[in-house]
Amino acid sequence: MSLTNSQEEYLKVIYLLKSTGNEVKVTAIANKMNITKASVNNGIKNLKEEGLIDYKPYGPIELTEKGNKTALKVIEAYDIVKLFLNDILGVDSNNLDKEATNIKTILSDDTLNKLARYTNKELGLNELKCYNIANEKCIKCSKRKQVVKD
Amino acid sequence: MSLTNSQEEYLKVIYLLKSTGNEVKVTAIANKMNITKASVNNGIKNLKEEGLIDYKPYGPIELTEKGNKTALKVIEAYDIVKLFLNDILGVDSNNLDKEATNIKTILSDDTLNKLARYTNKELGLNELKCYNIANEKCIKCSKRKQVVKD
DNA sequence: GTATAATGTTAGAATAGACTAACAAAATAG
DNA sequence: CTATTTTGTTAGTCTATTCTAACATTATAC
Repeated sequence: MSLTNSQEEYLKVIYLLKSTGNEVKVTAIANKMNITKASVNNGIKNLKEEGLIDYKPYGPIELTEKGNKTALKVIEAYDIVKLFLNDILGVDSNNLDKEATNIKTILSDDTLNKLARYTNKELGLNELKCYNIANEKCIKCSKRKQVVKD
Repeated sequence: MSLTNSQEEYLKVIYLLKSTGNEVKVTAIANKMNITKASVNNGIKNLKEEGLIDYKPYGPIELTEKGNKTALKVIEAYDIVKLFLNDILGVDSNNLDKEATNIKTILSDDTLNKLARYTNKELGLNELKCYNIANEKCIKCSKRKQVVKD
């Protein structure tokens, strides 16, 4: 049931590419993730088997409803961790993405929730999980996330 | 140069077993880590090649000076993350060890430092990285770490 | 509308880390 | 001191994920 970091990243990237309005193709995923097309081809096979994505050979890749929900959860988790690392700790931007990406996969739902509450409280945000969408704007107030400089 | 989570865990466990005063043997490591002796045998090979541990076939396993230093750094990193998860977030004890173990491997030295400073400040500790030793006592004041109950 | 370029797929290899099964060595019990 | 138990090792398998190289398909240029 639970996904590997690699699987989560495929979902995340597919969601993000889709949200630009274009068809999601193998090459675009490969470029975004800095891996080869062959790896993507292999990597997305099990996501299809799990019913998270759907595609025909040579065809565009689509998230299923289940895949879409899962992708949103992944992105939300990523954003919670990233918000903490960035806004609370002031983590260097060279490490930020990689660390948030890897940590989000590790955390249980419970810990993630505690981190979200804590971070929001510390930042004086009145909404839980405010910045949970790919575009870095708050889903409630549309305010763009403020980034702390080193 | 940088170690995998698995390698770090071997070092950590070897250090902890050693600190009980006994010789460190394959079976003890296997039991502690809940893996097979065969896996341990395989896993410690590269640590020897890296000059972190030393042993002869059928003999006890010793940390080299380099291995000892590295083990201490690993334990310190683990304790920093665990302290944050436990004392700041109040993470469930079922998740605590596993999450701290995995997160410590991911974090850069810089992020780890920021996390240590932040946690110590929040907890009103005047020392950086107070609980950095295997026995969960502060290296300066010998006070045992206080554990938050859920 | 065919040649070229771009894109997608397959096969096979590598790494890391675990496993089981079988065997070898050492320690212990009597 | 031999028999049994414990401990350690080896060989081979498995999974996940990446890679390269070769090939197949689709799209584009003219």
